[in-house]
Amino acid sequence: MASRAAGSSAPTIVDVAAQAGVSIKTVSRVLNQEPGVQEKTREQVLKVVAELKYRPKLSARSLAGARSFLIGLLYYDPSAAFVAGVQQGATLRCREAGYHLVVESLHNDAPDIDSQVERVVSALRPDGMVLTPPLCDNPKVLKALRESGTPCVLMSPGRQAKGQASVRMDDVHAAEEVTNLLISLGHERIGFIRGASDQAASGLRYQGFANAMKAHGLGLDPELIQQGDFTFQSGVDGAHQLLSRRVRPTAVFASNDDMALGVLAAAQRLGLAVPSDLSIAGFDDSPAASLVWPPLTTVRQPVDQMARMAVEMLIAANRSDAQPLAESDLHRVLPYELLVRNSTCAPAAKPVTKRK
Amino acid sequence: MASRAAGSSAPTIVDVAAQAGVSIKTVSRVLNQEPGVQEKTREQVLKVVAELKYRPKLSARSLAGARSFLIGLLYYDPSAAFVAGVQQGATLRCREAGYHLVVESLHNDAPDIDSQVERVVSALRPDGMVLTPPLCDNPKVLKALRESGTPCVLMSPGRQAKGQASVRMDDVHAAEEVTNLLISLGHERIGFIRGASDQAASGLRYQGFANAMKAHGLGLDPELIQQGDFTFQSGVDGAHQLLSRRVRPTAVFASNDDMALGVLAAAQRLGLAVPSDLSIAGFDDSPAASLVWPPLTTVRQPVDQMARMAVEMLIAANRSDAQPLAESDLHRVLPYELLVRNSTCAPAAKPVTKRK
DNA sequence: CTGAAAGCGCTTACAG
DNA sequence: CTGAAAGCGCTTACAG
Repeated sequence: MASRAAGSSAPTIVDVAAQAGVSIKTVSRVLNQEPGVQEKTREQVLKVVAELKYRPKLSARSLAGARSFLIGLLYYDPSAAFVAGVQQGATLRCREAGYHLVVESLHNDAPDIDSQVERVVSALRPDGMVLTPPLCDNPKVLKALRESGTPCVLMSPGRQAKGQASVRMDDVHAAEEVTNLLISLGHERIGFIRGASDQAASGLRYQGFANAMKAHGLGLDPELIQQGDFTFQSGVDGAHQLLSRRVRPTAVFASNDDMALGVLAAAQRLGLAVPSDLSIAGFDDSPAASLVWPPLTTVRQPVDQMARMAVEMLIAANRSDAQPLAESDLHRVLPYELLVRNSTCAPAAKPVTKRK
Repeated sequence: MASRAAGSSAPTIVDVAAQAGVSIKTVSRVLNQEPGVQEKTREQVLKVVAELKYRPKLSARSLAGARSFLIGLLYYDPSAAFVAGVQQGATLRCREAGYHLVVESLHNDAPDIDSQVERVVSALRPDGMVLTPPLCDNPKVLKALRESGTPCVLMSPGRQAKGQASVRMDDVHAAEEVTNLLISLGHERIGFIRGASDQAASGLRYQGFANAMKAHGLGLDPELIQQGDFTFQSGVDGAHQLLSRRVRPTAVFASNDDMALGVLAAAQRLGLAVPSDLSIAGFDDSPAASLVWPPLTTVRQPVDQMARMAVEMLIAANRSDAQPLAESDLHRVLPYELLVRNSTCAPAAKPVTKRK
């Protein structure tokens, strides 16, 4: 591996000050966009900065000042796509603001997770932390962060704690819309597969489904509701249950795409044509959702926008003139997107009771 | 958002030294595991460190010393799964060694990508950088990094530059093994879909395919070789070409899973049963590969192990007593894993020429 | 509008 | 085996 650059080391604030004929304090003012610098002086400093390609060193700023210009992202990977999306939004927003994103992958069930968090925080002193599920619902993690005084924004947390900033999408409404779509296509017997019972989104999505069904006077047949756990296999299992009913559903709405793909696989093995014999809808817009035939009707979560918003909130709160946010501004809800693709259509025959 | 913790600030090295009745230099020695500290003194210091929950502040260590304890990860996201895998391996290894991972998502085609890199490096002064494709093959990125003197490890680079550390898997051999598997099942007419022509892996995988075919005296029929670009759609297109041949292949080997999924979708639309009418093999073990029916036979890249190794090399090179690596130790090749699943089987009939 | 001084919390030479 | 001093490169009060 190449050894470290030898020769003249990088320019410091002292070099810039000397070259520009001002004090280092003035250079600091210009760089931090503080008021009270004569326009002419400012320009002169900026010119020298450009000439020397001067870049302030983060460690020095961090040690001397109150900010580290570091935002932390804590995650425990359920879905690669989710993490990648979060990161995309977060790193871009960080760069725009001169911050940097430090990521740490933690195991949600680690017995010493609180000390792991504490360790990271006291070494890095990040200006804020973004937490993703399920870590954002882990009391030990939240406690460790609270004790360290690190500002946090939770992404799609289960419960919305008072005073705790969060960013989410409207799961209930999105699930309602998916259900409405199926109903509008003519489906009446709609199977539903719930997500993992310990995850907040599961309840919310079921709620949306139930709302829409009731609103159309369709009622909730317990026979058509299966408990899943967000895995492909639980989708397969749920589908086998639903499709063995005396009166089969003409559509199945799974609480996420992995389970919807399980339903699709099960239907194909049973020789059912999708969507003509069975419509299928998912949730998440996972990469695989568009890599199967037929591509899945699903809901796209604005994951990168949510992350961008989370970072935005942390940076804003970090400014010296920041005002504490009102409770109503602490919880942001971002718009989702309904993606209608080829896995859903009107039921082949009238949705009457018949056996195949 | 919660305000910063007030009250007594975190303990510093001075507090530990005072409490332990030694100088700060001794505390520093113990913490950095430097030699020349009496065992009794060491224990005493460690005891106080634990009592006070003292954690050295990264910015201070970084400013005073030669190391920043930061490793950078530069990526331009082609595949979420790849990035997630890299990160998993990298963050875990970093944590074990007391380092932290800073990630930056860059656009490979950005005209100012060199200055973006330069900016990140001069602010952070990371002790090393991990580069993933295609950034690891971007001359502007490599040049900026070289000029800054930042040690780099490239993951799966296209060309293996002399003196430039890299980590990869053996694409050629893996593709050979996949092809051998198909041949051993009885396939003779095997279609191949190449990856994007500007990516190094494409050529390597084709090479492996060609090697195996020739080794078995099967030759390379240009009619059975399609150019793809690693996208689902190019897999669909390639499949349509291959399956419209007068004499259809009985198996298709696609250079990655996304294309293999395209082949699967195309086959299903044409009414072909997979694998009995057509065997399909992919490459990458993408999440979707096991979320379809039938699940894909594919190759798992040891992405997280590769990232772990890359970080390992950077950390090792960063030690004060580090020796420059010999050329042969600069390039690591990690073992892959062949995953034989249900998308491949023996051809239904003898692989004779027939029309369906 | 501008600057001289002190200090952030460590590590690096250098002594003993 | 241990320590006193200097210094890393910035920002923070405080003056003028």
